[in-house]
Amino acid sequence: MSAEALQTALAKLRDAGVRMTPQRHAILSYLLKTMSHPTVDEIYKSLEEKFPNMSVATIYNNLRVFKDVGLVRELTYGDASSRYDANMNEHYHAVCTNCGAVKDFYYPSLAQVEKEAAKATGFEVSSHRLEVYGLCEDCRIKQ
Amino acid sequence: MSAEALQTALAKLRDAGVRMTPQRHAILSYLLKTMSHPTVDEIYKSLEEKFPNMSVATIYNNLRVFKDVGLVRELTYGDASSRYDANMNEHYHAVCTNCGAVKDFYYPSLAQVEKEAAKATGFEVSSHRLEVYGLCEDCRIKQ
DNA sequence: CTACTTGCAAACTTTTTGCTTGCGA
DNA sequence: TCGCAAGCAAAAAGTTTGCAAGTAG
Repeated sequence: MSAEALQTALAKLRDAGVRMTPQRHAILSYLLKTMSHPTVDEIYKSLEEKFPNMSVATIYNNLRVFKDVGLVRELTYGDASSRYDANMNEHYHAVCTNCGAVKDFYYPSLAQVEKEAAKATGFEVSSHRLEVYGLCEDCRIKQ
Repeated sequence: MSAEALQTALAKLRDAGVRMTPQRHAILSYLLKTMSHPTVDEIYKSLEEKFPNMSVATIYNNLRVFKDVGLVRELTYGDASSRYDANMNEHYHAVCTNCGAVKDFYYPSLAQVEKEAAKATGFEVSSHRLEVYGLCEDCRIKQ
């Protein structure tokens, strides 16, 4: 499944006229492979063995490219750095308030919320974000 | 209502053993008065007439105090600075993707989501956050 | 009185930018 | 070849910290 997802993603980039490079390929495939919604720093550390000279700017640049093409979503949390999620199916996140881990979960779509919110606020609503916060299994055990 | 809310808040701070200062009072009452979920910079600009020497550090310090005592909530969004919300009733936010404005809306509690998420992820869930994104009325007209 | 607050500036973190060199198509 | 991409370092932007001086209780 991951292999197919990579092919689809590569096709999407090609169609958008985005040039492929080893670094770009590595970042993308790492994102698709992991389920951990890594930060820029985690990506950087994971790939520095293969690309000792790669700079963080390259990672940021590529993440923006992926975001523009619609291959990844940026998750932002107050204190910490952004995390990047290459799972583009509609889903939600459970965020650990202790260690920052992010885990996906699925739930029936909340389209009705968007409608209600639009009515209540006068906004033209186009998307929504739902997250639950708490302790992940690891942190629960350790505490 | 705002006046009572201020009294309640002051009492809460007193009970927590927090000393009152003119700056602290001004920041708190500004937060309770406004509905606009201001950023630190907005608070700073609003109060610089009354407190020409007040530094942003003072605002950050006080916001942390208020947060610790449970008087305000910090809202964080990727690109921009944090916003601070002194409405502690359970409610949700509509965020303008163009100008960053944040408007409250109410919706039946999503307690069920927390349960489902806990079951699906193994997290011990303690809270959730729901936001809708789109264009606010002003930005809709201008575009 | 004295511990908590303020004000100020410097430090820190994360992300962006400018510019030169390199490389994919 | 030609322009996009990478690497690097410096700059932004937001937030935090350390310390001296002031003040609430």
